[in-house]
Amino acid sequence: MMKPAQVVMALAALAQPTRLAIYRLLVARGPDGLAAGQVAEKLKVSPATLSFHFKTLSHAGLLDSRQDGRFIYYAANFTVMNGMVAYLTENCCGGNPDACKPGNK
Amino acid sequence: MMKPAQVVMALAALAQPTRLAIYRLLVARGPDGLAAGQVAEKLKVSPATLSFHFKTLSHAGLLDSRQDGRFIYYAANFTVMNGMVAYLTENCCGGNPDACKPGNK
DNA sequence: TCCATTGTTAAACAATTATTAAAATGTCAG
DNA sequence: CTGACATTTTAATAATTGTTTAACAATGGA
Repeated sequence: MMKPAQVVMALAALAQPTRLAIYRLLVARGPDGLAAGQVAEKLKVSPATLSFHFKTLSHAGLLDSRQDGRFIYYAANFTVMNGMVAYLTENCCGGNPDACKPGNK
Repeated sequence: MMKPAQVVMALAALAQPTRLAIYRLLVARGPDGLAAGQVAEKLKVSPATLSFHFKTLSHAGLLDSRQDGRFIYYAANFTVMNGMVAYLTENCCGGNPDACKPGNK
């Protein structure tokens, strides 16, 4: 189970347009990830800004990174996001989760 | 489908300890919700601070409210959170979502 | 109507955050 | 070793955010 502070950190990391776009791009990419420069090119973000955001996302546990030569590959780590969602819906509706599912007004 | 700005707003609304606690309390409570004062008492938050956070959460679409006499009841609205989660996992792993599910390192 | 209760709003301040530019680190090819 | 490339770090600035206090509505019982 995640601690509240971890969940807040993950939510805060995603609550910024550039970082949300970075994360989504890497979610779509899957486990192989993308090099920092490829992300910068796709999203038109300056290297320094991107590095700052990578650090925020990594520190929140949302990204993994590995070095390959001169490149650093970043990939989404789904564990934290799954934990975040679980935390939010925990004990939903006092144990009667029907009311929380998609498809009810 | 939610727009990125809506998702960012919802994430930002939840990315704060007090608001996360408010939201979780109301998620657990379910559709009936709780009066503002009951939330204040449970979470030991001053009325003004609570009102500020209610506004942020409501503006993000995460809470519904209804007035009943002198009381205002707030309840979690699950539509936005479900949309938020859907947005985050959309096109996960390039259409091979096995890698995103809970239970993989 | 009067008054206590419930909740919101406004103003002010401290603290945090995003971005840029510049300098620094690390890595490989020749 | 040297030079070019990929990314990070630092420092500085502008903008946003959370909390408090005090004052302000709105509701309903006596």
